[in-house]
Amino acid sequence: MELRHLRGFLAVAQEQSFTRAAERLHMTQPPLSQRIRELEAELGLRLFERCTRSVHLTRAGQVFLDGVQAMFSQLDKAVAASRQADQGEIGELRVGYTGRASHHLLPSLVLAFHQRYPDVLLDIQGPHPTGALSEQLIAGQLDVALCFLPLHDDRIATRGFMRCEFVLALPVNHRLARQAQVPLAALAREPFVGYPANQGFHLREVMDAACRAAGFTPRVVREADTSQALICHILAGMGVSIIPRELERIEHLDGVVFKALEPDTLFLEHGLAWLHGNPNPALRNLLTLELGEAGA
Amino acid sequence: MELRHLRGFLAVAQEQSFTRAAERLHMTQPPLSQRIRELEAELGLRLFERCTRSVHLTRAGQVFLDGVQAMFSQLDKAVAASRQADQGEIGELRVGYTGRASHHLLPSLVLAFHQRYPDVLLDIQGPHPTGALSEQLIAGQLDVALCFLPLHDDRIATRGFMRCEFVLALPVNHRLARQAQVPLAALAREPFVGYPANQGFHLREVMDAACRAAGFTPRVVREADTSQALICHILAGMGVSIIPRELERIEHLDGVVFKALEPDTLFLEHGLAWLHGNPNPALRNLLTLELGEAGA
DNA sequence: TAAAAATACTCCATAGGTATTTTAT
DNA sequence: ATAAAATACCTATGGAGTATTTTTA
Repeated sequence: MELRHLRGFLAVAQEQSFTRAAERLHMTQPPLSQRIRELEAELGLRLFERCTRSVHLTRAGQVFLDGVQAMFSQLDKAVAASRQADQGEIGELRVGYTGRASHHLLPSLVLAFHQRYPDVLLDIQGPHPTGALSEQLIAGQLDVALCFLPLHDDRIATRGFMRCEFVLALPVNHRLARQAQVPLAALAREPFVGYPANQGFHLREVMDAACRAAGFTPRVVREADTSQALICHILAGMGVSIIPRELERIEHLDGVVFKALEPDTLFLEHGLAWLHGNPNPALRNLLTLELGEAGA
Repeated sequence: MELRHLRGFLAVAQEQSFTRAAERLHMTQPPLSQRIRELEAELGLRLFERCTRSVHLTRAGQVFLDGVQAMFSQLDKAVAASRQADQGEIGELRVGYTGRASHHLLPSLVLAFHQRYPDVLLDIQGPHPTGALSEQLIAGQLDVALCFLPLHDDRIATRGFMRCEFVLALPVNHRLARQAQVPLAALAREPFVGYPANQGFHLREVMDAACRAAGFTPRVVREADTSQALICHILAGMGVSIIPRELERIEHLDGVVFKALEPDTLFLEHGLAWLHGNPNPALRNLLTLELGEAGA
C-alpha cells in the first residue's frame, strides 16, 4: 500500500466518481481504477459499490474513509511539527549560568527569547562556576552557558557580551584604604578571601593569576562561592580580595572600599558559550536573536 | 511523498543505520539513501545527522518520528476497522418487527445475534404493521423486518420462520360458542372486531380475504391495532374476529373461546424479510446465524 | 584502513497513458 | 443512446540494483 492508493481512495470517495476524481488528481481514469482495485485487493474487501452510473462507498469503505482522513491529518501534523522543530519554534533550550550572569544578561536574554519563541521550553540551570558550565557544554548537557570567557577549549564557541573589570576590595578601616591606587605587590603579605580554588571559578583564577604576576601567591584564609558571602568576609575584616567592579553598584556597602588596581588592565569577558556544531535549532535562534540585540 | 519514504524513514530511525535498515526492508542501501534524501527535500529539512560512522536523528527527525509512528498506527486502525465493518463485526443493523414477532422470534434473534456480534448496534423499531415494515425495507430505512409473509414484492427476499394459523374468536356466551367447528359463512351477519383496515395489517387482510372467500364482507364495528385490545373488544361482546391461534396460549382468557375454522387451511408464514442486495454485512451475518439455528 | 554512506550508472518493473469495450440507465 | 467504469495494450518514468568513490573515526 502506498499513499497514492489512499489519495486515490479519498478522491473517489469525495467525488463519488472515478472520472472526476482522476481529473482532480491530474491523471486519467483507468490507472485510478487500477489503484482502487489494488487497494481493495490488499485489504481483501470492496471499498466501493460500482453501479456504472454511480459510485458509492460500502460500509467498510465509509469506516476506512474516516480512518484514512484521520491518518492524513496525523501526517500533516507530523510534517508541521517537524518543520517547527527544525525552525527552533518548538523544542527545548538548556541554559546554564554563573552567578554574575543572573544580574543582567540572564533576565534580558530569557525575556527576549521567550517573547519570540514562546513554545520553546527553557531549562535554566544555575548558578554554577564557569568551569562546571563548560564541562556540561562538552558533555552535551547544556546548549548554552552564560559564563566568563575565554574558555580555552576549541570545541566551544563563545561570544563576549560584557567586559567585567576587577578592583581591589578592602575593609574601610584597612591600612591601605586611604590610597587612591594600590600596587598589587603591596598585598603580598595580606590575608585574602576569595572564591573557591580548583572548582572552576574563573573569578578565583583571575585573582590568583594577578597575584602571581605581581610576584606572590595570595594567602587565602577564607573561601566563599557567592559574591554576597565574600563581601561579608571582607566587611568582617578577614581579608582583602579582587572582585568584579560591578559589585560596587550591586552591593553598595559602606564598610567596603573599592580600589583600582595597578595595572588596571585586569578584566574578563562575560558572555555566551556553546558547543561547536550543537544542532539544536533553538540555540541558533538564541544566537541570532542575541546578535540582533547586540546590533541595535 | 509516499509510504515507502515513511517506511524507509522509520527503518533508518530505528536501526540507526542505512545499511541495516535496507536489509530490514529487503533492499539495497543506495535507493534507501535516495528515499531519505527525497523525503528530506520534500520536507525542506534534515531528518538525520550523517556522521559516516553513525546516523542519528535531528531534533526535527525525532519530532517527525513520533508523528509518523502515530500515523502508521492510525493507518493500521483504519485497516482493521474497515475489515471489521466488512465482516459485519461492527456497524449497525436496523430491525423492524410486528407485534406478533415480539413474543418469540424477536427476543431469541436479538439474543443470539448480540452474543455473537456484540459490537453491532441493534436499532430495533416496532411494533409496526407488516405493510409499514415492507415500505421501510424498500425505502432503505430498515435492514430486516420480522413480519408476515409473503410480501408480494420481488425487491424483497424472505425466509419463513413459523407458521401462524388462524382461528375464530368468540365471546364465551356467543350463540355459536357451543359448536366444535364454525363454518365461516355462518358469521355473515355477525359484527366483527379486527385490526385496522388499509394500514398494512396482514392480519386484517387475512380476515377480510377469508370472509370474502366465504361469500361476505365482514361488518367491522371496532378496530384495534394490538392483539390485547382486540381480545378485550371480543370479551366485551362487541364482535367476533379471526386471529392467530397462538393468542390462545398467550392471552389465555376465560371469557373468549377459540374455534377452528372451516376450512382450517387459513394460515400465514411469519419470518424475516430484507431487501435484495442490501449490502449491510451485519444483515448477512444475521441470516447466516439464523440459518444455523434453523438447521440445528 | 576499514566500515558506512554517497555517487554514478544501468535496467526493468510498473505507473500512467491511449484506445476500446462493456454495462447500466 | 449515452455516460461512466472496466479492459487491453503500450510507453516511459523512476525505483531499485551494481559498481565505485568518498568520508571519518
